[in-house]
Amino acid sequence: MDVRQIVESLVLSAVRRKRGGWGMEVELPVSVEIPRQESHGDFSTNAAMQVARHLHRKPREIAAELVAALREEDREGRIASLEVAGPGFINIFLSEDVWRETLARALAAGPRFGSSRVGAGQAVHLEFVSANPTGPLHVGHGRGAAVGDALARILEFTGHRVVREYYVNDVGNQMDNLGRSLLARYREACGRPSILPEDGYRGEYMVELAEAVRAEVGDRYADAADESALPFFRREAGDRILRGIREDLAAFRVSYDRWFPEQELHASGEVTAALAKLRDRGQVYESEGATYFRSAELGDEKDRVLVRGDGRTTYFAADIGYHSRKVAEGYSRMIDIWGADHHGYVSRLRAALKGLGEDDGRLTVLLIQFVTLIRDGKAVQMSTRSGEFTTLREVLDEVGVDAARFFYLLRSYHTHLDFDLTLAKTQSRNNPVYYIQYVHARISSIFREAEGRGETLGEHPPLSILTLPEETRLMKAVARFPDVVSECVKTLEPHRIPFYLLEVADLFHAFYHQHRFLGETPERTQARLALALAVRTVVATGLSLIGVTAPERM
RNA sequence: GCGCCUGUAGCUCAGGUGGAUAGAGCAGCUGCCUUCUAAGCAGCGGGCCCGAGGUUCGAGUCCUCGCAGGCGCGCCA
Repeated sequence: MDVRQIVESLVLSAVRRKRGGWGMEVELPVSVEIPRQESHGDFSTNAAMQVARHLHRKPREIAAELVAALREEDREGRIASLEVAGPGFINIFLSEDVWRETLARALAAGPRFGSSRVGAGQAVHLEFVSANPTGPLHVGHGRGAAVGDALARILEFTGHRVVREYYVNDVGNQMDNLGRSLLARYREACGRPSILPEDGYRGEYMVELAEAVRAEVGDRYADAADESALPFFRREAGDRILRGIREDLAAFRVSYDRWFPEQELHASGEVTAALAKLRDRGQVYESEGATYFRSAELGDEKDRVLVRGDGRTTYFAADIGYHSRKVAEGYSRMIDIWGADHHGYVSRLRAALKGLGEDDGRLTVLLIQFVTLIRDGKAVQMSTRSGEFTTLREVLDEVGVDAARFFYLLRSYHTHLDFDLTLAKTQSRNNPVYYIQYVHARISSIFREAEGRGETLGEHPPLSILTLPEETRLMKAVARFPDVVSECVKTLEPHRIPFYLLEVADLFHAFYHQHRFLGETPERTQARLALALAVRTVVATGLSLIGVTAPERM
C-alpha cells in the first residue's frame, strides 16, 4: 500500500474512533497532504479543523484528542511523532522505517512498482488524434498524440483495459475535395494544364503525392475525364495520406488497437440506426427540408442538423453513430481527446448521448490547447490555409522522439504550449529530458562499475543504515511515485509524471555529488546500491509511462 | 454578443479535494572536473499570484463582475 494511503486510513480510523464521543453523526472526508515545508512533517492533516467547524469547538482541542487517537490507531508504530501546529493542523512525522520498507517494496516490485489494480474490471475507450486524412500531422496533432498515448500507458499501468482508437473521417466533402486537388496536381505533373479547386488543398505535400502517383501509374489518367478519374484519386489520396499518418505516429511510438473508418459506420447502417433511435425518442424534427436534432433542450446552444436538405447526413450524425457504437461496446468509460478548436462540439455530443438515453457521464472530453513552435526565441509562423505548417515529422527529425514527447508533456494540456525547438535540441542541463535520462545512464554506469569491482547487489541489503537526510529524501521521493501515478489517473493529467521525474533527478544528481555509491564500507555500498536501483526503477518506469526511453549510456 | 481555455519571477511554466513562509527551469552573475559519466553540482539576486468585490478561522486555489490573450459559435469536418 502507498504510504499516503496508509496515513489517510490512519487519520480516518482516528476520526471514526472519536466520532461517537463527539456526538458527530456525519462522516467528514479527511484530507492528508504533503506539507510544503519539511519541518511541518511528512504529512499533515486538517481533519481537526474540519471537525471543529462542524462541532463549533476549538480546533486545537480537537486536534489534541485526534493526536491521542492516532497514537492508539498506530499499532504498527509507523508514526514517529505528532504535533499540533498553527490553527489546528496535525503534523505527522513517520518513522524512518516506513521509507526503508517502501524502498524494499520498490526493489521487490521492480518495474511493477507504482502499478495498481484500481482500474481492474474497467474498460476504457481512448480516442485520440483522429486527424482528417487530408494532410500530414502537424505539431498540434503531436500534442494530442503524446497526451493520448501517455494516458493509455498510465491507465494500463493501473489495471485498466484500454482500447486506443483513431477515428478516420474518410467520408464527405473533404475527401472529394482532396481527390480533386490530387487530380489537379497529377495533371500538372503530367505537364497538362490544370487548376486547383478553389478551396483545394494547396500544400506542397500534394505535389509530392501527385508525383508519387504518377511514378506508379504513369500518364494513364492525364487526359481522363474528371468523373472517371476521380474515384481513383480520391481513394489514392486518402490511402496515401493515411499511410503517412500511420508512419508518423509509429515513428512517434504511438500505436493503436483500431483505426476506425467512418465509412464502416455508414455501411453497417449504424448511422441510420442511431438517427432512427433519436427519432423514436422524439428528439428529431424536420424543418426547411433538413432533419434537426433537438439538442438545445439537452444543453447545446441550438438544434443541430443531422440530415441535410439534399439527403446527405452530417459529420455530426456520423459521430452520433460512432459514439453509440462505443456505448454498445460496453466501455465503462470513453475518453475523447480533441483540439481546443473543437470545444464547441462537446455539448452537442453530450446532448446526443442524452438524446439516445445514455449516461453522458461516461464520456470525458479532453481539450488540448494549441501549440506554438519557438525557434531562437521567435514564434514559427504557421498557416493552414496555404497548407504551410510544420509537420510532426519535421519536429521529430529535428529534436528526436524523446525530446518531442517530453516537451509535449511538460505542460498541462489546459494551457497553450510554447514548444522551444532550440531548447529541445540542446544537449545539456537546460534540456530537462536529458537531465532525467542522465540519471538513468549514471546509475547504470554505477552498476557497470560495481560489477567490474565485483560488488553486486545482494538479496538483503542493510537498508537500516540509510539514515542521512539526503538518503531519506531520496527514499521519500521513491515512495511518492505510486501517489503520482494515481494522481495522474484521477486527473487524467500526464504532465505530473515529467514534473515528478525532474524532482527525483534533482535529488539524485545532488546526492551523487555529495556522496559515493561505491568504495564505501561493504554495508554502506550495498545499501546505497539498493537506493540507486530503486531510483533507477522509478525513473525508468516514469519515463516508460510517457513513452520516453531510458538509456543505459549517454 | 455568447461559450470554453488561460493570466503566478524578465521569459516558459508547476502549484490534487481551499491551509502554515508561493516553487522550478531558462536567461544573468560567481565558484567546482586526478573520483561511480561535468548531458553534472553548489551559491547569488529576482513576486501587487491580471484587477475589484465576496464566501471562510484561512483564498494563487472557490463565487460574482470586470480587463487581457487564445480558440470556437456552419445544412464544414
